[in-house]
Amino acid sequence: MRIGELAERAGTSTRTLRYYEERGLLSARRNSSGYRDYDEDDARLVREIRALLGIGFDLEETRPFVECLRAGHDAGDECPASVAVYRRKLAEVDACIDRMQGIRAHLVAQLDQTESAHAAGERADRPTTPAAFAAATLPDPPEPRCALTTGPLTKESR
Amino acid sequence: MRIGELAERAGTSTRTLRYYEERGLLSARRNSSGYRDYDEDDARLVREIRALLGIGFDLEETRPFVECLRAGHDAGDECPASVAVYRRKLAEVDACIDRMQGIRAHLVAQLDQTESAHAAGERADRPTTPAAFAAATLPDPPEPRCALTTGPLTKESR
DNA sequence: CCTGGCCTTCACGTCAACGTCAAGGTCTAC
DNA sequence: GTAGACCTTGACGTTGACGTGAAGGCCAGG
Repeated sequence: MRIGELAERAGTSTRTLRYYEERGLLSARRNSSGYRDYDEDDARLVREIRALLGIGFDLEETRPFVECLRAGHDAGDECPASVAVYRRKLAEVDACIDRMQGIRAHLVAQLDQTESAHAAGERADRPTTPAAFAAATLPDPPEPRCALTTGPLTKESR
Repeated sequence: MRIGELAERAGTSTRTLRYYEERGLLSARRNSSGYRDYDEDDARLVREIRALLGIGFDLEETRPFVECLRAGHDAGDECPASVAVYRRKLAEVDACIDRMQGIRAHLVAQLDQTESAHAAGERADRPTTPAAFAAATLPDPPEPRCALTTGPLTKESR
């Protein structure tokens, strides 16, 4: 199949597939007229990449999975390198959840405060400014902090 | 005080402060030689911005807080616009936590699976590929998804 | 033969929140 | 008077994962 069909079937764009090739994650035979030619294995590979991106992996992190599949394994996570990435990601996600929950608590506290200020006569105690509170309550989480942004956009989700 | 001192006291850089001014979040008198001149209120303002960025707000979202402070309020979140941002952020954070927990569960499941495959004779059932699993378990969370990346770096944290 | 729809390779644009020069003015200390 | 530490504006660089043209080749249908 040609690049357009693969893109459509993977719910992405041709540009994206060329980009993956550029990054060494995907490769393609060429037909007589120089067009890229893909097969079902390539489709699986792209779906794997997209799925991993979708749960917050970055492109480089999908590489072990891709190589695992290309090495002939049935699943991209059958190789130790992939499992290692899983573990790293799990730690990251746990850290992120902790951080989010801290922030959530902070937001709720601030909202409670302004709310009770309105309920009472505009003069509930304001023990801390939001800035001071944030600084005190969230003491600079370590290095990587959170990530996991908008994820890959499928062709339909635009 | 001049820009360097304010930057140091806010744990950030002069470039950052000029950037905030460029974005209309900060303003400065000028002394006789054209240098920016800040006072304590400006320092508070910058600390507020930094604190909010630190908990995942983007710059635009800090604007209501800044304007609230500049309007003479004791705290940046005393104004309805700020509270609205709090509420939006809380919803975002909640959505993000949900998503993270879904991803966490997915990762744990995958890890359990490869682990038990190793424990048994390399042939535990593999009901789904990771890609298929991800697609099925995480059915395309709505629009904004997660964010809340590395947050602002204080001058010391580098 | 021509139109339209694929495909090809460059190569620059995007977004946020700044970092990092560069070229030059100002002020303080010695 | 000059070194050094500050300040000024301007403008380009960074990062990831692509988007968006431009200029042109290939091929099927009418």
